[in-house]
Amino acid sequence: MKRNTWQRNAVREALDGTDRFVSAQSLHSTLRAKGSSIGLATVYRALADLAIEGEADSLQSDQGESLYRACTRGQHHHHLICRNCGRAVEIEATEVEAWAHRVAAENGFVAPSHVVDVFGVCGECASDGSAPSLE
Amino acid sequence: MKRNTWQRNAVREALDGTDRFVSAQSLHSTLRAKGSSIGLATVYRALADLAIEGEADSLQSDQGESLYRACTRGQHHHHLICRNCGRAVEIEATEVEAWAHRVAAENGFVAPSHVVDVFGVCGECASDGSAPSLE
DNA sequence: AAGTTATTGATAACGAATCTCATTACCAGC
DNA sequence: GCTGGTAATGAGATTCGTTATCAATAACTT
Repeated sequence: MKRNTWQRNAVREALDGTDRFVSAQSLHSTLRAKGSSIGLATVYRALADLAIEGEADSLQSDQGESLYRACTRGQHHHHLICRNCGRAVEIEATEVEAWAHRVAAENGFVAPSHVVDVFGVCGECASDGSAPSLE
Repeated sequence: MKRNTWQRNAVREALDGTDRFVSAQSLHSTLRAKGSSIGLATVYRALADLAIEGEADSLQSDQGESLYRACTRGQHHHHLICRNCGRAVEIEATEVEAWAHRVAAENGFVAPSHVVDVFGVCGECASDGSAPSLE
């Protein structure tokens, strides 16, 4: 049975408090910096659980690091992510879904799924010349 | 200046000999199994170079492993990949390119790029109940 | 309150990828 | 064909993200 611990809540709240994709490591050090005594392994476990339960979205950075973000809507969606700061916007991709299914079927592939992410530099990062915090 | 070594050629030929996405590690052990004495680090270096030069495409597996495949066409394209065996088909995605650019612009993001991959189970893998070789 | 057992967290272990550096061998110029 | 310089190699060490281990803890049920 699933138990309700302050650690899991802390991770959930930390995720809910930002619109950015963050790594388990950075989330852990943020919490520790705030005085929490949460362990790194627990953060990894909590994030994995949240992702399974659909409360968090995850994607892989260019460097192969797993990044997580609070999932605000129930239905399937994709993201437009700032390469510089990690800020992300949830986006619809109805046309792309349809295209993916069609392409799979045309080539005799079954059980299609897809990875669709759009990256760019957000307006805020584009205007100031700040150093990359993500990457 | 760039030199032409039998090691680089071996990696290039091994990639050209398959239509599948393979990892550096598996490509290395394949070559070793054939009697080659090529080193693992060299395989990593050769694959990275091929990817930079546009002779190979790369993507990240679910497990964060980098996979490579010979690139047969010069222009930008995407892939339909078999989750089971790694076999891949190059696909056009003109509509997707346009969609990605539009979505980025609508949200004030500049310098857009995108990651678009379609996964599925190819006809061959769907018919026989073989164990997954990729994953 | 007591017992059960999921959860935690420090640390070890793992695996992919990169770095180090002495050795090798490609190749341009003679 | 030699030869010198220097890019490339490869065994092993190292880095770094992530997962496994396992004794201690704490969240639920009764």
